[in-house]
Amino acid sequence: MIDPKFLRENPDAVRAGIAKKHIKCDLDAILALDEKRRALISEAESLRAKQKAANNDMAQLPKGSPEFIAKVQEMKAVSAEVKAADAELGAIEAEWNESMLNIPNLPDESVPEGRDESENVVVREHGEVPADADYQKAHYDIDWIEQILDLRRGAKVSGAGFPFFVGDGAKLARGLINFFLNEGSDAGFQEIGVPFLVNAESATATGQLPDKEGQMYQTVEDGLYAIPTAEVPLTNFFRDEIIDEADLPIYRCGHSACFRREAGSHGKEVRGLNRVHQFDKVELLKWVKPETSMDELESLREYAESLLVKLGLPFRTLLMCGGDMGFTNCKQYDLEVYAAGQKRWLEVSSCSNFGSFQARRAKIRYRNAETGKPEILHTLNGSGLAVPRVFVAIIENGLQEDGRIRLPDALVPYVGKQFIEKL
RNA sequence: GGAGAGAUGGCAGAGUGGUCGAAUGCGGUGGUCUUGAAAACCAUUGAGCCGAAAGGUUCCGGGGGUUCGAAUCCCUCUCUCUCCGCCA
Repeated sequence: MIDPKFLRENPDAVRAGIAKKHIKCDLDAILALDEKRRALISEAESLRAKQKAANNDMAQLPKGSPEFIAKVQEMKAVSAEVKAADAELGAIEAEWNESMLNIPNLPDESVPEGRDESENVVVREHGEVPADADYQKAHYDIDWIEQILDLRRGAKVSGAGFPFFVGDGAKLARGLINFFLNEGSDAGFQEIGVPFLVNAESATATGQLPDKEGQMYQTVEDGLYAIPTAEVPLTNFFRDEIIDEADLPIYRCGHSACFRREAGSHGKEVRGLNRVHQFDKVELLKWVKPETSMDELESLREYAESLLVKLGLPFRTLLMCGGDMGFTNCKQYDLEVYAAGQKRWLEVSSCSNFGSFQARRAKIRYRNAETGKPEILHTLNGSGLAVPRVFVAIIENGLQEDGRIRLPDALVPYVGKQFIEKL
């Protein structure tokens, strides 16, 4: 949620920010609602002040006295007015609140203009894109792929997009999770095990609701949401809390399965492991002081990049343009790894600064040591990294002329071998 | 799943219809004293919203109700604890 005061005082700046993101949003209606809301608050509060004053007087009157009885009669009318005012205010406030939740975060000045992905800016390229060769194959075209990755049976058991990892494939997937978690810990991100189901409050705080309603799986009996990313439980860890300034910044990481309905996604870009309904990911989280968040975003991006460097995978980093970035962030980098078989770039990490947007929704504050007052902090997160597409890149880039798949050296201790080959 | 108990400020813990945002203790902060520290003593110490400010108002797990008035009474939900059952 953006700062309501900022909106009130700088509606044009907000309008410009929303336009940069190419999102439609009726600000005038929200501003009118806000004005009405504030007028109603004053009205309701002065009525209540009257009631309270009368209440104090009555406390001193003898219970059955004529003055007391007269006062009760008089206050009955005020009581009715207070109830009416509260009801009206409650309705307006709910409407205003819902509208506020539908205003996206505003992009930072440094975010490039642009409508869609074609206007993202490549800010870094690393590693050699492998030269074309006859033996290169998309992972789903390798004839023995079912030995390590069984999509067919996944579809039977759960549905399309729920892969089975088998044998060395399972070891590689788990090896990646362990590699990412260990690297995260070494880099100062405290490891956290997270719940995979969350309640609506949590999903709202991080911005999945109401924006992405329908993209999450939901349980029937309890109305819980299957998390689309560990970002949700990790960020909500400190919901409604005030953190000591001395404890900032806080760095954490956590692995989870991520569940995404991907309603509306079809076509060849979703083949194989490219886009699935359930996948593993290690997520990185930062809680920081506002003035440091842009620097923290750069170091977060550099850390995520360092994982791909260690895995020896060619990648590029994109600074997302206004129109292609998420609803909740003010600046976002995407890391894309090159998959030699499909000859295309696959997004394996998204590193975002949310500014105060999530923290305001989640009421995560820190106590300013100088003023002693609570202030909204800033949150950031980034994938470090998503497993399946890294898995794809390792398979496709590691596939050799002899048909064996050479694993990155960094993973050999995790998988226990250098090559995966047809049995 | 069944039975019972409970949920109050950073923590502990009073308050069971009316000047209660809430006693008291601990903790925190500032001060006095001291060469310094400790102890003792004094003061201070929750959050949100509206307001330029003065000030006002809300919040005693969440929601609803009764009442002129609710931390206090009623309903409901959630969570915690104890016991029983079941179970990875």
